[in-house]
Amino acid sequence: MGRSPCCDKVGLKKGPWTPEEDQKLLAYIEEHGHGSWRALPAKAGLQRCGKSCRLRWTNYLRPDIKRGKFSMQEEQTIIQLHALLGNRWSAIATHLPKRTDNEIKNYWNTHLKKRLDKMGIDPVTHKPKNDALVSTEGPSKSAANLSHMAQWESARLEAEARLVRESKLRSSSHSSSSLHHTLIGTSAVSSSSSSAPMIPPSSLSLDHAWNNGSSISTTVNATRVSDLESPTSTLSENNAPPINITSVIEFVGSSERGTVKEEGEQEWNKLGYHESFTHLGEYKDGKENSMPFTSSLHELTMTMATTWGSSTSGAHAHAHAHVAEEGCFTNLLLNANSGARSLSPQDGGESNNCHDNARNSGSGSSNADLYEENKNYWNNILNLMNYSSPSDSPMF
DNA sequence: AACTACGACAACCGCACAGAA
DNA sequence: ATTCTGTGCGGTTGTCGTAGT
Repeated sequence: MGRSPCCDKVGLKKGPWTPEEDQKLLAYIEEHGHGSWRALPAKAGLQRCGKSCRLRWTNYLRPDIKRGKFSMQEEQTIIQLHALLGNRWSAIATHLPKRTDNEIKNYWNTHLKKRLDKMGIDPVTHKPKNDALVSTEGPSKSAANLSHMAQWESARLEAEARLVRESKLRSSSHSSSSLHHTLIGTSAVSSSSSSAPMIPPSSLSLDHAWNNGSSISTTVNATRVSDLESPTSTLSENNAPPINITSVIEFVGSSERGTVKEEGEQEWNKLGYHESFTHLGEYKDGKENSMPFTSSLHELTMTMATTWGSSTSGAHAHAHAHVAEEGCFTNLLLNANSGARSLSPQDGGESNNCHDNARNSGSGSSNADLYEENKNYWNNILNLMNYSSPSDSPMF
């Protein structure tokens, strides 16, 4: 049908905004709110299209925007979330309060991407460029499974973002403090509008979660999920398992790498992102790696591949029940239903001892090591998504 | 001093989607 | 059911400042 332009382009100004224009826009929005963006320029006396005004406001003039250099924690957050979500800047931005998706995107393109590139890490796949150790199932499958996982997480993040927006609207007449609360309490569960009880901050780290699924399964129940109807319920659409992951996993915000160091590539290399590689003992100081080298992200992808693979092939509809029945999230993650890469003590055997699952994994100690590395890496990522305690978060 | 190349950031463009009419 | 509008989003381009020659 074709879409009419947002405004008549003739006679409208483009390009950089002048301070006068900014002032006009600010003054108008402060007094009237933005209302319809299309109508705003005329009312505010601006020779701009509504879309331009909206972008200027959301990316630059909004009072709750933090400008300036990105901290190392923020960089880590971006990189790790990018590993999970790809170029879903808005989703990433929901975990970086006061940063806009546009700013994050620009920062990625101009700084982080190049830096990873320099380090010999593919900024797209987050794997070392010369990583020859691809899975026996091939890179495409691992990528597909990572993608699937990312989709799931992305859906969650989008739901959270929606919540934040709704909360903003709701609280526009109240103090802005509630926004912060909602923003940090990103889980749908923690939404003040939800009748579901909030999961209390706890010492249950992913380590714990990984190793003690039984406690996790208790947070999943039909009542809670139904309480969450919107927006998180979108997760149950399409290929995503009908699990509210934010209800399933509790994260703790403590971080041993909380020490803020002077910015710089070398320091940066030693932390977070790099950490997950150095644990494997081969990647040092960001220099060209000389193999054997394996990305823990990649390995986890492979570990999860079987789980997600089975999930996506129909079993995912029952993933919820699966967790509850087996009472061990580790099983969900590590129990490879397809024999070749089974990590269970005995193939097909059910074990409630999740440590055993790792220790006795089919390939011997190397798998256990990888298991640990995977945990570390994903703890890093998942810590960033911690909603329970903003003050504990390394970046907030 | 003039010119060029490059990096950083702001802004634009076009598509997609949801919701209203 | 269809059309239209508003908005979100990701990719791309434009502009400006600065370092290098």
